[in-house]
Amino acid sequence: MPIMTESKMSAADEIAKQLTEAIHEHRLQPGAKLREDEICDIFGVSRTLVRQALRSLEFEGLLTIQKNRGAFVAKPSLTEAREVFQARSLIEPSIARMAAERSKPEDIQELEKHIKREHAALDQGEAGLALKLSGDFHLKIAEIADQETLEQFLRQLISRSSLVIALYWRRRNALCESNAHHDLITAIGERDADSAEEFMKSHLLDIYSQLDLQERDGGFTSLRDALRQ
Amino acid sequence: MPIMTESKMSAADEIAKQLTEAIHEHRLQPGAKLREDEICDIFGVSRTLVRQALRSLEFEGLLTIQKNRGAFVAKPSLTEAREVFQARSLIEPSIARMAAERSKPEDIQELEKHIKREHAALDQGEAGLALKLSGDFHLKIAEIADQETLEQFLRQLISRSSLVIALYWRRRNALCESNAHHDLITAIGERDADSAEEFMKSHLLDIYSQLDLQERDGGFTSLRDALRQ
DNA sequence: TAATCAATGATTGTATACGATCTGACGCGC
DNA sequence: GCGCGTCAGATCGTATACAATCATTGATTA
Repeated sequence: MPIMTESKMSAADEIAKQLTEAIHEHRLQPGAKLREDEICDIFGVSRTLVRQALRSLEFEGLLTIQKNRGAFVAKPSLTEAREVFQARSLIEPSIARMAAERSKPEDIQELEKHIKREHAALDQGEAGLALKLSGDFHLKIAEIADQETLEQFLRQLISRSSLVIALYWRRRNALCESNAHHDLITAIGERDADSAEEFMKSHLLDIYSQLDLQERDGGFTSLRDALRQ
Repeated sequence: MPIMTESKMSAADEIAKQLTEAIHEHRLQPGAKLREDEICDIFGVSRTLVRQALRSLEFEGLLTIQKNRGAFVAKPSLTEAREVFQARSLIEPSIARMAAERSKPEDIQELEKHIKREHAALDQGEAGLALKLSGDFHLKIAEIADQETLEQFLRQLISRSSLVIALYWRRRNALCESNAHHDLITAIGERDADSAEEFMKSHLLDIYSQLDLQERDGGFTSLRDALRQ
């Protein structure tokens, strides 16, 4: 999504937002096809706007658009999955550090309110929602760090992480049962930059280690995919 | 630009590419207005494609699109300028390290060929071209590091750097006369990861220090801009 | 004279229409 | 029965048309 400092979101951005949420919450699985006409009917707009929305999701890495074939929810490769988490491991600890240095009391309250919603979603078995909220938590930390540029990049990385988790998560239940987020809040609240950085680093490693990123034999779903390029 | 693994660039992407180049080479200054009809005439296509291209440049942070007013080459604020270089300082040293660890002899030849073109452009007084090539040099290192995700992000950062330099560079001549790029090639060629990381870090600091990022009194070009928001 | 308002032209936002390409099924020949 | 070519329907890419919004000019009035 572009940096929407002004000009209320246009209709296209609203569509993009809703599609993004659906993907984040795993209501749309990787590989799912998104037909333009169908989306037009759902939102009651013309293809012009739908196509804008789809293109913007392509930029965010959520969709793959194939010429004359249509838009599909992206299926990150093993390599891309690793890259996403390598990139997060590179920038998020620094973000956590900056957040700790700049946090205000009301920020901490926000974070705690957020973590409660996460737990509520988990308790009610809404795994998709919980996953999305978990991603939002990381973004909130970036907001506190007050680094819009990095925040925007992190948004993309978290989007893709959602796809990676949909594809490569070992145990679909047992999601984020750890109290990593709670530890992070504490460190940030106490303005303990070193701990915040360290907690974030280990939190990401923890998630990464729960992914099944082993090379698989011919994991191609179709000959077509196998021969692309 | 989306990751164009397949499907030859569409016409819209071609337009986006050319506009991007023009901005990178400072043929289009920050704040310049890009009227849709004008671009249509130049490229001989309909507004549909032009609008796609403009939107994609907006995502890359090169343009600002204001509802019902049009597209303008972005003018990064002081804050954004600082953020861009903070972000680069965060990721590029690591990228240089990875490039050093993975470089092959032919990569080094590529880099050296590239640096020659940079010097040639400088010698011929083509400052804009030299600047673009200088950005491409950093991207080539990311290619060698073989990290597509970070490379894509870096592409955006370098795009914005180009705008930052257009706005805040102290001395418009005397660009990159240092031999920082040469030092980087040497370190990467010798697979000396520590040095590569260190050279990149100081190279970025060097550029940053040549920017004039002091707070200025109302540098608004128009009353409208001053009152926005 | 300076300020305000109205109307007009310029420019963008959205929808629709048409042509191109792909997918899948059917039928023909081997 | 199997493979291949061909045709129809579906889907997408691009151009055009119309509606909405904005900016600027010129007239009107205090």
